[in-house]
Amino acid sequence: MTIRTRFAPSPTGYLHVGGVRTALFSWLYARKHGGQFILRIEDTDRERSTQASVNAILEGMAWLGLQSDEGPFYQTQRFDRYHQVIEQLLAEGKAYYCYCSKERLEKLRVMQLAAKQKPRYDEKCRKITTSSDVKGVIRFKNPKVGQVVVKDLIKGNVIFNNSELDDLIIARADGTPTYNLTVVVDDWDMRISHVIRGDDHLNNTPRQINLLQALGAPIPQYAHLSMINGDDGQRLSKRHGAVSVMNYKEEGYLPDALLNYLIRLGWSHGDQEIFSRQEMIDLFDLTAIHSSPAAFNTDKLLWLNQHYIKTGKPEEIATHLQLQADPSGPSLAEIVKVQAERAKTLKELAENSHYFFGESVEFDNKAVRKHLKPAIHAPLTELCERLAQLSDWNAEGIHATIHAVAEQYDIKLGKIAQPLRVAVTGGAVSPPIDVTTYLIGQTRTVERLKRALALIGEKNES
RNA sequence: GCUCUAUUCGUCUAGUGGCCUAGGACAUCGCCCUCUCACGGCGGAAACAGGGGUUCGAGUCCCCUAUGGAGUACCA
Repeated sequence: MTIRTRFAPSPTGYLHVGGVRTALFSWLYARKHGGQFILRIEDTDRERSTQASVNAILEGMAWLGLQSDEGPFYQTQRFDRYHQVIEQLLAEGKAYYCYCSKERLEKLRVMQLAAKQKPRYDEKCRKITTSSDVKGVIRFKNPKVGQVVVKDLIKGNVIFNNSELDDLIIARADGTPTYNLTVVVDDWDMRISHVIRGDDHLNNTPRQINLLQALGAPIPQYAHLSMINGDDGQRLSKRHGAVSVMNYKEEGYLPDALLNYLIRLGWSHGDQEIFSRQEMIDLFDLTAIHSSPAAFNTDKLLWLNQHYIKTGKPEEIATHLQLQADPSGPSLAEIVKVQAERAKTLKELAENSHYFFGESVEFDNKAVRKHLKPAIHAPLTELCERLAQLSDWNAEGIHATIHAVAEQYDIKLGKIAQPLRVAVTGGAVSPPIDVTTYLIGQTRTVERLKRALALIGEKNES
């Protein structure tokens, strides 16, 4: 049997991390077994579906590199097929028109709730012989007795009594089909072998199985993933920061880091934390998935992100960097190389690297006050002159020069390195000073040193 | 309310009846390295939700309670 999985989001909002995780697991399962991964947009709710959301989903999937083998399919383009199935159900007496008003249904619901019962349709219209020219919804005749066993690959056997289920609506009064009908038809038509989705759908599964059986369609395998909660254990929402995957891109996360983080949420392979894409594909297994919900922890994501920034090819990482390079300055790859270990995100890396470019630096007052004191004026002047005359501009030469000046004035390395750092970067933090100075370049270094010296001079006079 | 589902350090998890004095990772704390910030190295603190069973033996199996999550729509 060929493995066919699908990711079927409804375009009513952005693609969020929970959705990405189900997409990842489905994608992985198909890849691992040499099967197909299908993308299907469930847009039957025309009121709430938007093109912007469709774009966000497509964009997110592309950014993460979760390519589909088939699709995207749009349910709104398959209405003819759904109507055909609904007609068949009607003709076979497996579905019926219902003319109950929303008011009556609401009243019924309130009464049942008051009687501490589960709200459900009372089948009033089930026996009425109908004519399709009166406007009404169409309901599926759910079996009244027996039980449905959902053989879930993650949760195990989950048993539902048919007496708990009611006759669900498969077509609205305006004739459009509803979710439970469309998924069933699509999963059948698209020959989906494994339905991997969030466990918010677990309760729908027995209804879908009944529908599938009424249609004589095969029952796919099911795997329901637990939900992802926020840091506080509560349901993930806007409160928890980034909700859309594209926010993660903007915040400077690498796709591989996000995916690696997500795969370890509810799934594990012993104590292994780092997984390359190929390892994910090779080692992934539905049976190793945890059935309990997990809390999203940004700190760990940050750690993984830095890991990927540090270990990735600098040239590759540089392509994700949003920083304006200057032809007269170092390459972005060189900057990634020296900054990787002091940045958890690409955004942070870029923000801390402006001093490698441009004509002037922005001085951090606190750093200036602490390190650019009158006493350092003489050594720094000496250093400036020597650096200006350095014929071979490289880190080693710069390093030796700084040491020589420190020795000459009998001061500790830090006493000269920090003032130099503030002079060339504007602040007290940067990669090793020799490397930093090297990358900034001789001309700029000397210019900036002169300006810093002038600054000390002014302070001296005032 | 009802139905379904879950519960190991703060967080993600290992664990499938004796290997558990419960392991790893993130975060946290201390020390080392050091020109800054980091990275890195070493070390510490930190958990089987509670109660009953079953068993020679339970984190692991069963039941109850508590707590969390999901569903209960002419949403998906």
